[in-house]
Amino acid sequence: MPELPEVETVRRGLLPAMEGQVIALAQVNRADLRWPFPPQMAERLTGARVLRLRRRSKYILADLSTDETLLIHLGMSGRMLISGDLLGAFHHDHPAPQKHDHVVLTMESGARVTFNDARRFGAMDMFPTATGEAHPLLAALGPEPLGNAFDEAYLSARLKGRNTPIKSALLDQHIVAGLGNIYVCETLYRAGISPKKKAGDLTVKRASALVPIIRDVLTEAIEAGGSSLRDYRQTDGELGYFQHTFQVYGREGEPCRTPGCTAQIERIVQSGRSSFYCPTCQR
DNA sequence: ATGGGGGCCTGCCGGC
DNA sequence: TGCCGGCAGGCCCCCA
Repeated sequence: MPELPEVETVRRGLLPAMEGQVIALAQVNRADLRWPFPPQMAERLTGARVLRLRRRSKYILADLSTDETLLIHLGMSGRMLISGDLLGAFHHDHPAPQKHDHVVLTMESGARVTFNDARRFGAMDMFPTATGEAHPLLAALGPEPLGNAFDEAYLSARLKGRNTPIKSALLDQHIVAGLGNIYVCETLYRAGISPKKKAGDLTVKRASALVPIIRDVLTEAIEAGGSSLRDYRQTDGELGYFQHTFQVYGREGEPCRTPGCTAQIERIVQSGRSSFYCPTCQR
C-alpha cells in the first residue's frame, strides 16, 4: 500500500526510536506474513543494535550489529506504531495490543515499535549485511527515482520498444523502483500523458519529461509526509498513512483541476489496477 | 523477453 | 440491521 514517500516517512519516523538503539526484546506472534519469517527471527533480533535504518525502494532495511540486515516491507496494509517515552509526556504507556500486531520490538530505551498488518501482504526477512542487494527481493529492482542513476537517458532507453501502456511501465519496479498506483497516476496527469499511451510510442522528449516530474511528485509527497509525521506522533504514534491532495487519484467523476478544463476525471482498469486520468489533458 | 492475468489476505463502504 | 459485491496505494508467479 505505501509507496516510496510513505515508506520514507515511516523510516524517518522510526529513526529516533531505532537507529543506534538496542532491541531488548523481539516478539514474533506468528510464523509468517506473505512468506515465512526467517528461522529464529525473534532470537536473531533480540540483543542486536540497529546501526543504520535505510530504505531501498519500498523496503526498509535495518543494518544490525550482528552483521545481519532486517528487511521490512509494508505490503498494502502494513503499519508501524511507535509507543513509549520518545513520544513525550502524554505517551509514556504502551497501547493495548491490537489485532494483527505481528511483530513487536521493545527497545532498551523503553520505546516500542509494533508492526501491524491486517492483510499480511507485508514481509520481513533477514540476510547477511555483506551480501547487500543480492537478496532476491532487491536484486532485480530498478534505480531509485530520486537517485543519480535515474535520468532522462536511462528512462528513455528503458521505455523504448515497450508495447505496454506507460502506466504499467512506470509501475514496473524493474524499470524504476518505488512508484505505486497513486504516484504513477499523479505523474502522468502532471506530464499530460494518457495512461493508455504505449510506453514505446512516447517521443524521447516526452519520456524524458517524466523524470523531473517523477522526482517532483515524490519529493513533494515526502515533504507532505514529514509534516503529517509530526501530527501523527502527537496523536497515536502511527506511521505510514497520511492524506495528500491528489489531482486525479480517487477523483473519478470529479472535475479536472486544470484551469480552464471542463472535463471530469475518468477511471479505467489496466492490468487489474485503477487508473485515474483526465481524458482532455492527458493524451 | 514481454505482457497479461490470478492470487494472496482482511477490512471497509455502498447498495439492496 | 445484515448480507454481498466491489474495492484497496504490492508484488510474485504462471502462462501464452
